[in-house]
Amino acid sequence: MVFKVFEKNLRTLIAGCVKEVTPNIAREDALEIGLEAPKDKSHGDIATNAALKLSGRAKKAPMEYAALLAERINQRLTDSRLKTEIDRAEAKRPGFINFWFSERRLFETLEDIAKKKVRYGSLDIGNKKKVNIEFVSANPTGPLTIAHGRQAAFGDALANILKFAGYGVTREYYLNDEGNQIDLLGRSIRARYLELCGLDSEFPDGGYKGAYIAEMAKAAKAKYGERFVRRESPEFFATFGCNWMVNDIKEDLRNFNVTFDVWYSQKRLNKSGKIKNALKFLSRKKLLYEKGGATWFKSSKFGDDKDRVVVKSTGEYTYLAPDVAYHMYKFKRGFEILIDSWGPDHHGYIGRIKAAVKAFGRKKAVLETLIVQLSTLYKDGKAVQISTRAGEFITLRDLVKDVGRDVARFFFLTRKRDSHLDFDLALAKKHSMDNPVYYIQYAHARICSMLKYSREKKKGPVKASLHRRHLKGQDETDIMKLLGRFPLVIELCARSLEVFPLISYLEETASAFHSYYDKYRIITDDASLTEGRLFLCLAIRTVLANGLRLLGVASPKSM
RNA sequence: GCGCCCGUAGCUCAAUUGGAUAGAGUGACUGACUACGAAUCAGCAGGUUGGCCGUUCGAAUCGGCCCGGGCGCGCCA
Repeated sequence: MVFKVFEKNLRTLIAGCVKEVTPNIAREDALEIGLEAPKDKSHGDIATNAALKLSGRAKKAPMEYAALLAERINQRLTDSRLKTEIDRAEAKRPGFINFWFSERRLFETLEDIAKKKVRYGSLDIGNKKKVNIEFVSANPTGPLTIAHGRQAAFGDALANILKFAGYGVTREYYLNDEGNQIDLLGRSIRARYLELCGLDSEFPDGGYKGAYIAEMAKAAKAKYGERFVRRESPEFFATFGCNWMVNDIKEDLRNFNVTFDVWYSQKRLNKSGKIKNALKFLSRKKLLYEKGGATWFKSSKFGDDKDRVVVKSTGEYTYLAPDVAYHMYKFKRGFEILIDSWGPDHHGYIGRIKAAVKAFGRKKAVLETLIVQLSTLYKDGKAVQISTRAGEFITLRDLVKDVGRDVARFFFLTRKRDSHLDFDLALAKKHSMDNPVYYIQYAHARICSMLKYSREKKKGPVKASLHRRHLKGQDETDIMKLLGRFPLVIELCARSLEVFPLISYLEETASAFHSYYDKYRIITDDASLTEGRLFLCLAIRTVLANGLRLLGVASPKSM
């Protein structure tokens, strides 16, 4: 990356100067210094804490050492290849050395954006490493709720970002299509089905009570009549219900602009013998033992609190068994990095699954378990209680119908994944015009609108070009620096596996545009001035569009 | 009891992962449409970062102990 090379050169330059000024400090140590973009504009465009870090070993006061270093850096800068990128260095209390970008470098950012367009901001830090990101993975026993909505919005956006950062990303949904919950689903539907046929039925203990169960029963009756009345047919209803729900979930996700590359069925995993094989593997490594009729996995040997049961005394697998197999085969499928995005109810589960992955003994295996917190829906100022089994929840479908896909997706991403999200429905609807997503989209639409206006006025294609003399003002310079930060924001998101930094960045960029637009008239009779300012605005539009695309939110030309 | 997350402006949240004077949105207040979209902009106000020690050039961030809140701790999934 351009920036990476720049950063490396800068480090080398600083390290060289450190060595010259203080020969007792090794080059390698001097390379370990920090580089960062200061918050305060008056502190330059990039800063290093080198003097602060090394002043102790230089046996000088931090500020004094910083001044000494800055002086040397300025001398060396003239014959460095960085001289076209950096104007000057300056020491500032308590001992930072600040650098100012050259004009030329800033204009290069604009040219870069114009050239790369939809690719601007993309990186190669992923080295095409294969990443598997598993998210949502809701049990097909009920419709997707708003909690799943947040999972979906987050996972999908993160996957977009990782791909943009150069990783080879596969989105995966683990389909829990067998086991107790699916059986219960089948029995719940069957009970409703029998009721429809005018027969007595006992609703299963803890069964699913939502209206969708009755709906499925009705559909089953419409399609198959009463032929399943006599036979004990839980399997039929389990399969019927599961297929129905999977289709339902897929449709909801499609409407939410989320698609998965792989739907991994637990039933298939089981049938293929992979669970058995995984257990055999652990057994061979002497990591399994019998106790009380059950089979235990020595997860405590790999950092878990205690050992875990993988096969119950009844002979059935616990949830952990297929999951161990599943993760093992994800690695076998060639993924180097696995990301599991889970709800907070899986918190206690992290230890055992990480233990399992360690037990595989793959050195390069990386498992990241991300907990995406719940969203509480507030309706009329009160939290809506959620219980899938009791049939009390707000579905993702209803939410999207209510506030729209873009607002819903964006809203879910406005908090860090760890933070609890309060989703006030009434407020989201009532103030939908004040929603930050509109703020960003509006900036994009405004730029599109300007282009249209200019096209109509000129009765011809719009020219936008880099007229440097018109883009030298402080406001333009600030915007260019902001746009130049976009790739770094992507990098930050990719490294921290967060989406949130991108949201704040886009808000900041939209704000910068709105401000600029209000302060200056873009389209005037001065042709070159107009072209220059349009060039800048187009660059802003590109960045906004790229950012919104990664979030899975539309960038409308008009609103 | 053990483990994890959290506590920042009236409210909801940030803070480039240890940086410089802790920032946005929202609410309140003041102002800006006969020119490119007012879904906007400009301004004003708001703080002992729950508390106390410690680590160091430097702490909202790291460590320890309290206070307060949330979640998880099954041969459930």
